[in-house]
Amino acid sequence: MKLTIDAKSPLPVYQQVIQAIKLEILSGGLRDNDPLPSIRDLAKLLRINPNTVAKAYYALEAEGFCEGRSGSGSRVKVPPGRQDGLRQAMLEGEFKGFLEKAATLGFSLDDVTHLMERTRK
Amino acid sequence: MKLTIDAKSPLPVYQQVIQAIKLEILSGGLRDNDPLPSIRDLAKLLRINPNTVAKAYYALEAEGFCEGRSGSGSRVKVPPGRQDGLRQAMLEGEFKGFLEKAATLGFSLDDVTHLMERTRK
DNA sequence: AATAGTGTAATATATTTATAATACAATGAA
DNA sequence: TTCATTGTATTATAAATATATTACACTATT
Repeated sequence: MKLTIDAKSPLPVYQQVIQAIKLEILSGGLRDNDPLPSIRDLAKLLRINPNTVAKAYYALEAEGFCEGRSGSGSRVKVPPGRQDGLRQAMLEGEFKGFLEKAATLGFSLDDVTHLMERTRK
Repeated sequence: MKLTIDAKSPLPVYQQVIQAIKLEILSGGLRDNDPLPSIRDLAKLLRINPNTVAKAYYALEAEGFCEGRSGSGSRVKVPPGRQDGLRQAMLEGEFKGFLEKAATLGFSLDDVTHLMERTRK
């Protein structure tokens, strides 16, 4: 499971953890009922405080993406049928956001297309 | 000058102000020596505290994007020759970020291309 | 000169974010 | 049962973020 924390990011650390795990779930890298790393393990891995990880897990749980049990651990909770729809929606949302930013910068859809073509070479 | 604040965004308000003004400068909507809105005016417009706007302006000044004078106001400070290069770099940076996220989600460059083609119709 | 508006600065308060250090009940395996 | 690990919870402290309020020197205009 790929996950890195950017201390210089304007995004709060626990938000970065939330986003990274969400991405991993939507990508299918983490499936329904898969175990998440323990709070203490992930904190040690990322070199951040366990409380910060717990806060992220708590938020993910509030959104229905996982569930934690005291003696056991935390497990991914996603209706398997929904995963791919969420994945597609996430892609389109990110793409829309990018296009809006490009438009704000004064770039046309053609400009973006050309950038894409250049990238493919 | 288009500028809105999303209170629900995980990004701090003053960071949102910084990003929005940077975008406006790089797009060419704000050119070298153009006046920025006064701190109090922008605060009233965005319904946030003047101190928060001042913090954003201070950060922009530290990055060399503007300059403030006491009795006068704040003005954009960008070497005119650099603007378009920065604009292009911003576009490519955003695109790269989007592609990375798409890759993490398990989408190929072909998938993104198809999404683009679908968008153009 | 007077005045309104400017950036800048300082103080105070509250909330959010992050860390540190414990504690405890629940779980699962030895 | 014993024991290590788990999520959860609490308390404390610090830093960052945001607001509120006030003050001051500077600028441009009247």
